[in-house]
Amino acid sequence: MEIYNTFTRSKEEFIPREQDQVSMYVCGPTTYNYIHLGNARPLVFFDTVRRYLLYKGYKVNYIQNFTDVDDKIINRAREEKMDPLALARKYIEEFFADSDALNVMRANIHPKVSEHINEIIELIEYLVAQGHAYQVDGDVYFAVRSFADYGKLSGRSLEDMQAGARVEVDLRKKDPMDFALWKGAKPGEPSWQSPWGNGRPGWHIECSAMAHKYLGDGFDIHGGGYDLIFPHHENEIAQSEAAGHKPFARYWMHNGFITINQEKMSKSLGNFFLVREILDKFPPDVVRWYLLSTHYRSPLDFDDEKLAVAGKGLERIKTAVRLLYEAMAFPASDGEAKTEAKAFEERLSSLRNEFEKAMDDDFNTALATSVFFELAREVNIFVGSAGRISQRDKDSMEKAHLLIKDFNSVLGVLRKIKQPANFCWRQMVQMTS
RNA sequence: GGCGGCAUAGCCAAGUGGUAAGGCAGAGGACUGCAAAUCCUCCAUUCCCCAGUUCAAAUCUGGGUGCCGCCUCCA
Repeated sequence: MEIYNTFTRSKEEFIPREQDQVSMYVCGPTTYNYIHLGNARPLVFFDTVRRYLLYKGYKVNYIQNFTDVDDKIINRAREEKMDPLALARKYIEEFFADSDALNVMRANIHPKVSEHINEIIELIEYLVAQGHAYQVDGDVYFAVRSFADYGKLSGRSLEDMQAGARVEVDLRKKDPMDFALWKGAKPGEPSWQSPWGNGRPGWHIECSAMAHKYLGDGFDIHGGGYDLIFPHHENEIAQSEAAGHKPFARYWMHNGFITINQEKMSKSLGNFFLVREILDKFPPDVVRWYLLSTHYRSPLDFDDEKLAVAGKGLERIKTAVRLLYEAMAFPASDGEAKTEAKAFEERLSSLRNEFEKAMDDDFNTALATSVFFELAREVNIFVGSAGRISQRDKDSMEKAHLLIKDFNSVLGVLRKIKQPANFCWRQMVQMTS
């Protein structure tokens, strides 16, 4: 199995840290609003990665955090006259409502910043002690110059970044690129006691602290959107590796963006669609199928028509499954197997190979979905071919059924495959004639 | 200014050296009381343009053009 590693910018053979177990950390949302489609892509994609690893027989330890302490939460809470942590809790629940709808498995652990303040403080203290961080007033900054490898993930040097720096320079910092590990409390903000006075963690430090706590050093896969490569993941590496947790993560995976008219969907551009708005118009399995219909590193353009097309495609799969169920529900007759049975079964196993080959190649879900279409066609042909259905034919159908279930255990698009409730009389006649 | 990505049929989209998957739409046919569904056939001599490497390139190299992203919170 090969994974494209952002760190080396190439596909690499995937060799987990432990033979039978894979450790994954996927950056979760800052919970100050309902999630939008752009948030849903990594959710669904990395869920599919996890499902495929499970399919391959690995145990997967999957961690996804919630950033529940953050400027945006504080601002939003102020607007709504709510307690920031209560607001964050509310949107965590709403997050689960959406992700459950999209058939995303819950992480093994969903750590929250607010519940890991001690771990964060310990990590910062260590960085300060090692000379990688320094205190200014009530704040603590990471000294990027103290970490020689700074920029190694995003492929840029500190010098490159100086040139285009658009940030206003905080003169208290030793280097303009130094970033906050700890922010001194301002009135009315949630804060915790620390060696540097009351305050709260900066954005990046949480992932370093929580990933280390739950997965240890050198865990297997760290995932998130492309826009997290810099500065978020770059900073995570700096913090963790400067603290001796080296390497921090081994495979870095980043998904491409959802676009609207070819432009990035983002909160700052205001061109985003909430998952629940979309779910008002389209079934969740269609949204999931649509998200998986393009390779995860490519941009994926969104509009209603594209979802409608995805819906038609998924319908084709579902029809095949329904026809298979109907045939399997039909009483077996005595006699020989269909002459096609053997070829059908051979075809099934080659389709399984194709599916695995696609997924083994950096999780090529687009190719995998096309294999699902081919499976649908084979099923339709076999089920529709003339002749009685013998017990032997039913065995073949059971094999197809198993393959469908396996594909679906990875793609997660057939939440509930309809049983043959509205059994079609004509097909029954046709199949017996 | 620095760094990176993408460009494949009407649309979506796989495909990193061996002669263009799959889906949607469209055309014809089979089946069907009609329809739906399903099946069969057709639908890119060609992969943005130019040059080069090679027996062979959508795939590699160089040069263009166009679009997008990161460098600031963002999945």
